[in-house]
Amino acid sequence: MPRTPEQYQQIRDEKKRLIMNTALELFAGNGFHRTSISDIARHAGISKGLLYNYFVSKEELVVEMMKDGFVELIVSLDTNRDTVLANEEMKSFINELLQSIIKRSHFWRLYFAVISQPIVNKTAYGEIMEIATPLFKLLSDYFAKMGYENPEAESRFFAALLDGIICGVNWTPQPAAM
Amino acid sequence: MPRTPEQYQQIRDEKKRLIMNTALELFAGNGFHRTSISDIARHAGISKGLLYNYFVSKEELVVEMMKDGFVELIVSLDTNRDTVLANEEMKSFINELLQSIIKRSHFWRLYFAVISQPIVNKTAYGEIMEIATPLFKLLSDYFAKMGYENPEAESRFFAALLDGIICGVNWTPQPAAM
Amino acid sequence: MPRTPEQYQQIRDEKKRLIMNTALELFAGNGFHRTSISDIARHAGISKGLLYNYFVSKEELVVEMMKDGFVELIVSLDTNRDTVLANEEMKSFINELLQSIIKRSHFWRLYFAVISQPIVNKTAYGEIMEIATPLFKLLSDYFAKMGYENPEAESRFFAALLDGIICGVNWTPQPAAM
Amino acid sequence: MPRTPEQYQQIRDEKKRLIMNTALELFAGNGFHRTSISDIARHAGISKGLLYNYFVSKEELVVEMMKDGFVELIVSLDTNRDTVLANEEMKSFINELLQSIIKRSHFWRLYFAVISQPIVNKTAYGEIMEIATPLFKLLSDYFAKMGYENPEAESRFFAALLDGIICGVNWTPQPAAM
DNA sequence: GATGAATGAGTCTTCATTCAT
DNA sequence: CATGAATGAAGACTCATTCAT
Repeated sequence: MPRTPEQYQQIRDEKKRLIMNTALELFAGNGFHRTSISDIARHAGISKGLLYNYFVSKEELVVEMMKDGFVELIVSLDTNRDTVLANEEMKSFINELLQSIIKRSHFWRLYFAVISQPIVNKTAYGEIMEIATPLFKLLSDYFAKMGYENPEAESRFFAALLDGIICGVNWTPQPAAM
Repeated sequence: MPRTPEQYQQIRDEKKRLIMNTALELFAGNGFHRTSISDIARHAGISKGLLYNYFVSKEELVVEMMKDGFVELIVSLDTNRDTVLANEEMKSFINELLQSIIKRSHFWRLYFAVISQPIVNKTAYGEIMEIATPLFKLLSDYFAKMGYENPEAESRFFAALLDGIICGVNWTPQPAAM
Repeated sequence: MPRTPEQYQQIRDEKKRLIMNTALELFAGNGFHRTSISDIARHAGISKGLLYNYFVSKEELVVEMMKDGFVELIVSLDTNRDTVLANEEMKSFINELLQSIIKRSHFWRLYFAVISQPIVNKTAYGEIMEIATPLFKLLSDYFAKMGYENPEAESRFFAALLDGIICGVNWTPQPAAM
Repeated sequence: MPRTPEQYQQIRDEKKRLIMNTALELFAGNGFHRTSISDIARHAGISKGLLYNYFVSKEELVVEMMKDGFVELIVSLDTNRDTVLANEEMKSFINELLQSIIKRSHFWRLYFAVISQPIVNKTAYGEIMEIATPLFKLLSDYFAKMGYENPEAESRFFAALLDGIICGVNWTPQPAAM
């Protein structure tokens, strides 16, 4: 009498989340290339093989993590799902984004690693961008709607600010991992 | 007729520069971990062995590159070497910094890779920071001198801006390397 | 109403046959080593665990398949079970053999894989040969009985022919599997 | 003072041959899939890494081996390089082929493994066939030229014979490797 | 009987680094 | 100074097999 499909699904879901959380922490802390699959497995308390039962490759793992993170963010952002930011919503949008940046710093560190250095291949990169781009496009659209003379530049300026907030801390020296 | 010691030194210097330039290009384009010593040697038209004649390790190579880049920047920045930025100098400082960011984008990409993800070990990281920190401290000091209420926050804001300018382009999707 | 023991046995037999047929197709098509237990289970529509309920190992599976195939062949060949081929029987023997080669090409492909490349261990190989050898010995004996000067060579010549017929198609290029 | 290019080339040639010979013996004896790169390196007395200095993959290794073997055979066969077999040449052709089969049995065993079971991918298979096919086409052409009613069938018959000679020995049981 | 999550030994492959020449 | 053959440790990934349910 095997487990029911629901039981199996639950096991899978929990284990998948465990792996992703563990990987996120290690990737953010030690860097993608310096974190081996063995490291992740060890920290998650599972075997190497099992990880490949959930993710076909190290690359796919990071892609899943990115997708997952952005989906979660989008859910918390776009309140009325019309993919256009009302003036009113802009406040909560920015607030939410900053909250996310603060609370989910591991995720954002990894995100910047992914887009700064080619750690995944073109296809994987494309998959991630497919999720990330629409999000950031909301910003451009907002500035455009606001009637700024140069919405493109304006949104870049804003992005630069946010961007700088996230990785700007880097300008000041801090202890390196290892 | 054998070469003079000066000639030898010049040859060494040129070769060293060749290696560093080649490495910089490859690191920036393909990422530190995806660029092998063999790649660098091949692109530089030299043998792997010779590279180790100039740099004791891959890590030391990147440290040297960082040091070198910052020294060059500092020379072009701090005109009167008093390590304090006069109000007048601030303009040229920022201008110079932006010029550098534009013209030496490879260098800055690598710099951000180094400080975002732990690609070098603690000691190497420290060596780099020993050079980089004083530079960025100039900014804090300037804002402090300007009498801003919160110089620390102000300089962070400024750094965030610059930082965002450099890597901010990342927010918008772009073709990945490979 | 619980099933009778006979019904259970029948279910077992049918499932066993299903597995063997599936495995045969995959082994012949993709090669023994490139066919995983998972592949077989998936194609047969059962779980990996169940497969091990019927066969103790991948190796034993292939041995069973071979035994099974030869037993079936023998049944159709040696009409009067005297293990000696009458002149009359020789015709039908060869005919039957050729028919088998044509109709059960998967089986023969696997057989040749097994004897050409050591894909199973010594013991398993021995078990297979215990079944296969007597069959081919019938041929030698026949030629001996026929009074050929060199029955050994003669039967080898005959075997070479049959052998060549089976795998001879290989000489001409054909699309590789995958 | 490094070695001259000629010296390096000689080292490479000898080492490459050593690896190929070692690999041929092991592949023929233990099968392609049961022979690991480590096995080959150990038997050749070199490190695993060095093997990859000469062959980009296990697959490419076997492709090279096949190409090499056929080129060697072709050289010894087609005396006047007109790619057509005169009646006179046919004798020496067959003789040479049989000699090769006898003397280079390892090579032929591997060849049959390659064409019987999909051990290399489609591209690699194609590369091998590009070399092998013209050779066997000589036979078909010869039978066609001889005016046989059914040259295609005739050459197949001949091929079957040769084929059977090579792997026909398999019909009689023999000790398996391991 | 039946399931599929879990294991871990084994495989191919990469690459920084060394060293004889 | 210069070369590139050689090493070996480490990493990603596979898969036959086990076992709790």
